[in-house]
Amino acid sequence: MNDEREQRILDAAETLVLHYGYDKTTISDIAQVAKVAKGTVYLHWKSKEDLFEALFWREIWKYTDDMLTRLQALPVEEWSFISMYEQAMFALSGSALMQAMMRDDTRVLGNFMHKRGDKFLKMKQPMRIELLALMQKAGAIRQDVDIEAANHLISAMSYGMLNMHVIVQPEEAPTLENLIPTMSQMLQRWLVPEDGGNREAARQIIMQMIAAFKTQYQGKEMDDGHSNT
Amino acid sequence: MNDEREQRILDAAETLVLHYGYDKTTISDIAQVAKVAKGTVYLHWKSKEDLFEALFWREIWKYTDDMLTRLQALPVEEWSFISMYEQAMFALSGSALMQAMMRDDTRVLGNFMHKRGDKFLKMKQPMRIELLALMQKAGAIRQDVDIEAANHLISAMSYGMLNMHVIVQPEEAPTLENLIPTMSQMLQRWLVPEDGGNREAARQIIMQMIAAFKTQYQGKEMDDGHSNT
DNA sequence: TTATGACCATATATTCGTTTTTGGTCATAT
DNA sequence: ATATGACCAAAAACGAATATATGGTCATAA
Repeated sequence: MNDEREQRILDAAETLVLHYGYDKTTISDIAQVAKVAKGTVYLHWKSKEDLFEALFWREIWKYTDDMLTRLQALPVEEWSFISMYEQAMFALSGSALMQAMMRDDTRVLGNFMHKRGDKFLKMKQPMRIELLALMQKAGAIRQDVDIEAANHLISAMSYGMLNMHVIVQPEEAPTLENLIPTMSQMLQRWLVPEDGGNREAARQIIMQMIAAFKTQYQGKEMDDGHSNT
Repeated sequence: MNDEREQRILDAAETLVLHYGYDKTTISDIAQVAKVAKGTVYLHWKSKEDLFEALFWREIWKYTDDMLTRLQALPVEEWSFISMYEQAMFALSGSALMQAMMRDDTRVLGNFMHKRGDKFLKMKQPMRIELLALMQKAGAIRQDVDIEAANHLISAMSYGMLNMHVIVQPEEAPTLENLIPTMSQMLQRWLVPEDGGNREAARQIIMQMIAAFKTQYQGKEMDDGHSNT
């Protein structure tokens, strides 16, 4: 099967869904932008939903890959919950589609959420709270921080950062990327002990997390997004 | 004019609008709950919109009064940007209607926002950024904090806190009130210099702000919410 | 063998006439 | 003098008929 064409069709779908939303993006539109016949699209996926599910999974892997790449580009000595979260936000700031997914943007996602939305709910599962608890136990995060509430506050802030265009006038809304440095400063001051805490432990936790994820990653790469071939 | 009856009608309107939203709340419903005839409602206000505008202004004054009362119940030595913001959140946590307004809850506000929404936009105007700048200049807030970005992050977090039922499963969503202590801790660690900064200056700024607001408050109390009499 | 696009069934949108509801009015009862 | 609720015009909702658009199919061209 022609992988280049498949990516081209997915690229076209991405462009269109960001502009028109899922409900208003037709297979016909996608075929036109991708310069293939409409029937050709069905050589790759059995249905419109399958196509978009593939698109969203593709984006999730790209985002995750980007995040890991960014993190691993840092010196190991700089690894911490803060730097990890920071790099995740930088990766997120580079993907409009991922942002739309993260904020459940009904304008973009439309009816897809009703049909296949449950498949993506897990993405937002609070693995973070387990990570925070591990970090606190290991001494990388202050002992006097209520981990559950902190997790909620971080979620609240992320959600707000993803919706700045709603919170302030759209013309005045800061980009996600512009807020990241101050966000990192805030997390650092708030969560990290004054002496820096147990950085070595933090690094070990992150390393294990990355290793575990890579194991999972290798097993999953071939399964999602290809309904027929 | 019968003030007790007016308040009773406003109470009825508040109960109904929180449950059914502006669009589905009829004057007939309100009259029934308030135990008056429908025509009686028009003795107080010329139109449905006027009634709801009065209701929203009433709520704003109640919220503001509550916030000031809470703040002034603190020892003056405890006054700071943090404590002020904290008390504002406590006041907010006690008002479902105020929360709906702050998060532009379309389920509650419906068409009212199209008709009179611009009147309430000013409420959310960033007086906070001026206050933060004043506090930083006076030494009550760290010098290395980007005030503009900080303002946006605080807005983002507030917005997220007001929308926790969207961010996590509604059954698991924490109440606004439960998040306040951790939020205060975060703000304290992030913004306040380690030696506490210039607390006296912070107090003076807040005192002036309260005095200025009380002056304005006295002048406005009789004007808003009474379209006829 | 594979890409194509006309075709089809169904979903969605539009139109129109009818019915119901609602905000607001005011003659009347109290 | 004031509260009431029947009434009215207009808005909103409803349902049926009609028109259009879309996802998916497959005979055919390449």
